[in-house]
Amino acid sequence: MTVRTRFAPSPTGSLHIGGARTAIFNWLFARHYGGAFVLRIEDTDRERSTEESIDEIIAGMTWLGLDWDEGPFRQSDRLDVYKSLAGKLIESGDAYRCYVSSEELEARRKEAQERGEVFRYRREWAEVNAAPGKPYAVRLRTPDEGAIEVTDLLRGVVRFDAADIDDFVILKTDGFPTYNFAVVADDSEMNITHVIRGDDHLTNTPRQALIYKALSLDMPEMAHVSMILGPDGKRLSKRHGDTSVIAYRDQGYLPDALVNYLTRLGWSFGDQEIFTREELVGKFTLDNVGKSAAVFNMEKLDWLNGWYIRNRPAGEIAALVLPMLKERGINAEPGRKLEMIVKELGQRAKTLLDIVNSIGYFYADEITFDEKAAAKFLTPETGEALRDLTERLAAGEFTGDGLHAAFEKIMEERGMKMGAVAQPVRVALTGGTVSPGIFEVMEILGKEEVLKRLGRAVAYISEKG
RNA sequence: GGCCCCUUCGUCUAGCCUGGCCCAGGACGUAGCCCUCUCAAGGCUAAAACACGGGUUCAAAUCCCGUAGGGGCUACCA
Repeated sequence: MTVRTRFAPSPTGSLHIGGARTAIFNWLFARHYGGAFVLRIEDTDRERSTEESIDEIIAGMTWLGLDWDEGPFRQSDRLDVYKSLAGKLIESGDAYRCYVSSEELEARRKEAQERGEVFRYRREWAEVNAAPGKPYAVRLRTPDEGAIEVTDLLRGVVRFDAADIDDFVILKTDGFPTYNFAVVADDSEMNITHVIRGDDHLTNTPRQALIYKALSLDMPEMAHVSMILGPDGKRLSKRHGDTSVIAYRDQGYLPDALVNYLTRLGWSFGDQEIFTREELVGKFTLDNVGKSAAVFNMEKLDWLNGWYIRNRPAGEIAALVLPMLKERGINAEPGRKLEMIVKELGQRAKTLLDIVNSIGYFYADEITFDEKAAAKFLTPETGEALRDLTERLAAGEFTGDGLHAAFEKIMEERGMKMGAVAQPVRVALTGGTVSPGIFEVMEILGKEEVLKRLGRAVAYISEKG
């Protein structure tokens, strides 16, 4: 039997970090075994599901490069399936109509709580107020005693007491299925062989096992992966900042870096930290998935993302940076100059945004000097060296060797050290004290621009002095 | 409250199943040094963990029991 996995998000928000990791695990598992990966939208909560969320989830999946073989299916398109399945269960006596309204239940629940008792749904209430035409929910008739055993691929056999499980609702009053029911109906109909999902679903599994049994269906293999936590040890959520995958894209993270990072959160392969997509597919199995929760660590993601930026062809990074520059009104063009810049700035960046934010002086018509930098390095003494350099550069070849030779000459004649020459030049060319290597900067800027900027700095010094 | 899951450096983890090779390895971060025209990158070094308590055993991070802590579920949310 070929492997079939699925990712089944509910469209109540965009694709977030936790969901993405679940999607990645399912995708990797399917790809590793040459199986199929299905995308299914679980939009049975009419209150909270939105079209916008569906679009955002798909955008997130696409950006991460998690392609699906079937779907996206939508549960709201399949209501008749659930309805007829529920009808079958009513007929067989495995389920029954319940006329107790949710308001009524809520009141009883509250009452029980106030008395300090545990609330339990009573089967006898079902028929109370029953009347033809009155709305009803459908509940599964669950066993009152006995054990329900569930086998989890990561945790082994987990036992639950049937007495702890109420006759839960499978079909809501509005005709929509509940999560537990829809999941079973769909996973079985879509021939899902392996369900890989969050830990939070583990205690739902016995309920689903009951539904499988009532429907005489086999349960797929189950694997419950632990959750991702925020720095405070609580389940990762919006409280910890923007956790949507799209936000990471906009902040300049590379999809491969995010996928690499998220996969390593809960999965490992010896001491290896960096994996290509192909390696991930080749090496990913459930054997190496851990079972304890993991804290999302931004610093490590930053490091990984920086690594990816540094090790990707400059052309590729440039293509990603270009639209971000346009957005900010920086008039860059694709080509050698941009690639050289990206190669240098990428060396120092953790995100693409870092590159964008530090690229300004390469494209500015007129740079502004950082006050402190100018005060320290654009002085009458350095002014002479700058003027000297300007002349030499104007006269000589503007090549790597030529540039070095000009610097050497000045250092020699004036008894200056490299740093003493380079820093003023750096301020003159970039406006600040931090930049890529000075020769690289000059090469990127080009002879004309370098001479222009040096001239401006010299003029600035004499004006000031 | 009840039930379920989890517990190795601050964080991600290797090792645990198949006890000895582990006075616990790697990575991020942190600190120091090296390299160096600044900042990075890179190299080297350092500090840093088997939650706790009992057992079993010649020997336990590894097996067993208990405790504590954390997380989850307990909805006509998923």
